[in-house]
Amino acid sequence: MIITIHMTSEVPIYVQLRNQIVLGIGRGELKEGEALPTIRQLAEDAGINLMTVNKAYQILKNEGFIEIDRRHGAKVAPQEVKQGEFREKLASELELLTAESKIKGIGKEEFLRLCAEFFDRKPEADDTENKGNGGSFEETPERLLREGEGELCF
Amino acid sequence: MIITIHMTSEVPIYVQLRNQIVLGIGRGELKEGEALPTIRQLAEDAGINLMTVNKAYQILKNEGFIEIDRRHGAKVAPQEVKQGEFREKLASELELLTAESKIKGIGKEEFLRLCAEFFDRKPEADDTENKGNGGSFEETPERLLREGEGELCF
Amino acid sequence: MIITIHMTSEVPIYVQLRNQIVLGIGRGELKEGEALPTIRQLAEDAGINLMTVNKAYQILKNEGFIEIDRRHGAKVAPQEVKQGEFREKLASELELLTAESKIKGIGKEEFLRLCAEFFDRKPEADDTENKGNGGSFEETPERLLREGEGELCF
Amino acid sequence: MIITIHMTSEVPIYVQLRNQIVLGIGRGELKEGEALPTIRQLAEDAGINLMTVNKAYQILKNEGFIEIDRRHGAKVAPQEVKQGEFREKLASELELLTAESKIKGIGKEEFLRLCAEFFDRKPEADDTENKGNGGSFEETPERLLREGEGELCF
DNA sequence: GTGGTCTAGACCACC
DNA sequence: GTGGTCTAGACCACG
Repeated sequence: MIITIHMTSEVPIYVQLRNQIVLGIGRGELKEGEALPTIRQLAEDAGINLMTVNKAYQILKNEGFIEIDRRHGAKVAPQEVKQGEFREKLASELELLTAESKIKGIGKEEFLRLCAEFFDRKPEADDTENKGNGGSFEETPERLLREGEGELCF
Repeated sequence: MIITIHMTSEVPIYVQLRNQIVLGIGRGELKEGEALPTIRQLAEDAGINLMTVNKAYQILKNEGFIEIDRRHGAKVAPQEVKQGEFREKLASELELLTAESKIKGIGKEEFLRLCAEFFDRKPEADDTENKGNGGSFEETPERLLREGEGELCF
Repeated sequence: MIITIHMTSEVPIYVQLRNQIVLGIGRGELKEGEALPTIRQLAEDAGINLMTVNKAYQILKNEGFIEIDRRHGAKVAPQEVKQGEFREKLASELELLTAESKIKGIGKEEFLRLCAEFFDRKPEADDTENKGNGGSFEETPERLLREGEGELCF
Repeated sequence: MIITIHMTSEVPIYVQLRNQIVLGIGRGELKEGEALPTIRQLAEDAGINLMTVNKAYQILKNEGFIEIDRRHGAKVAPQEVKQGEFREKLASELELLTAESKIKGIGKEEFLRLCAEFFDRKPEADDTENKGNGGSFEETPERLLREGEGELCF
């Protein structure tokens, strides 16, 4: 999957990292049990601080998205249904988004259609890149590190 | 309407303020053209600094939610349809929320139902509170109702 | 001519007033020697404070755009060439505007074309309104005061 | 580049700051990607408050002139062509300036010539000042040069 | 009276 | 180290 970091964004790097990994899991690019890069690896490739990556991973772990094993590194957690605190967060964020949308003139239908689109979006089968290996991180030795502002492939 | 400020929250006070006012407008509690408290008023009532309130108001102004009149303070802006940058923000936030929901086992139907609920939520005719006066802000001299950690009524 | 005041604008009302009158003179809608409304009249019609109008008029007088006679009120000044401080102001403002334009990718040609357009803009002969009288203010008793946000005709 | 702050001017300090930096970029003294002083640095050197500098930087960021990186401070933004709202502002300001010029007896030719001069003004190769070092900001340890009322070099 | 600006100093989040 | 946030109090511009 591809991770893009905007160094000048006002959203903290560790949050960007966390969000992009969540998106990757949600899109199915990162599958259950699949290994993530090591903290050290990711930090080096993305040119960001080790502590920053660590923070993102810790958050992902606390949120139940990944599991961290000292021996085998981090991997995508099995999708147990720990919806605990998430529902509250989801509700409050949706409340705000719907309020803003109503004020800005975006109707219920359009809003729902937009949501549905995101839900129906299939993980575009990226066979071109991951063809042959199971998508496991360790088995793709050459990782592309694009230049510019921190775009990173793994 | 009621504004609740959590002093210990990690989300900045001016963001909380901004969000609550947006929610108030979205719910219809604050109607188009209705006057908001002056920044001094709100700052004093909420027990927060003038600059903090000012920042929230400036953001709301820049986002097109309110207008600030040098003579009479702030009022809810007419709902022009400046959806410009909002759509991008909406899409990116929805993409993240749907991804998280999918992982957490919240299905499309439930998600859409939740959204629909927020959209259909009628501005509960708040006659209980403002019964008797026209709901005008100026006519309710004692609208301060602080409790605990910054709950505030106006 | 038409004067539009935006009460919620961040530019002070007296500056808006001053600018619009300057524009009117520049466009030829207000001709040399033509009378302006009395301060009291204008303040009442526009629904703004008398002091505000007075301030605008004083500035226009100091800048040499109008003359104020206690007996006959204000009228457009003869266009003597008191370019004194104006050239400095013009230069500094143009310096800033050209800098911003260069950065924003607006080229010299386009910039000059824009300036030329404003210079060539003819005072659209508004015979429909001023037909018959010399454009003098006192002779047009019925002044149109449009509603809304302070649009005003004289 | 040199920044001059007039403490007694009626134009707010943060606006002066913003304008001077825009001028610096426009003149080519501040090049794309070049680092600006940190807000603390600039505040201390100029003898003004941190919040004031911060406000100027935030405005420059919102206008797309600079980017702020949490790690390395502010730098001149790549010149994307976000001309969006700028064209409106430019038109209205030019309309006013041309009107004033016409009244003051400054003709179209002179006005255009003035504009052209500003556009053609080359970034005078400032070797005299930075001779020896690469012009890098970090390499000039003592760049403070305050005089009189806030003239400042960096 | 309103909002706008500025100060001096503090604490925190991020990296 | 950086920028982001907040405070308490002051002064000014505007209307």
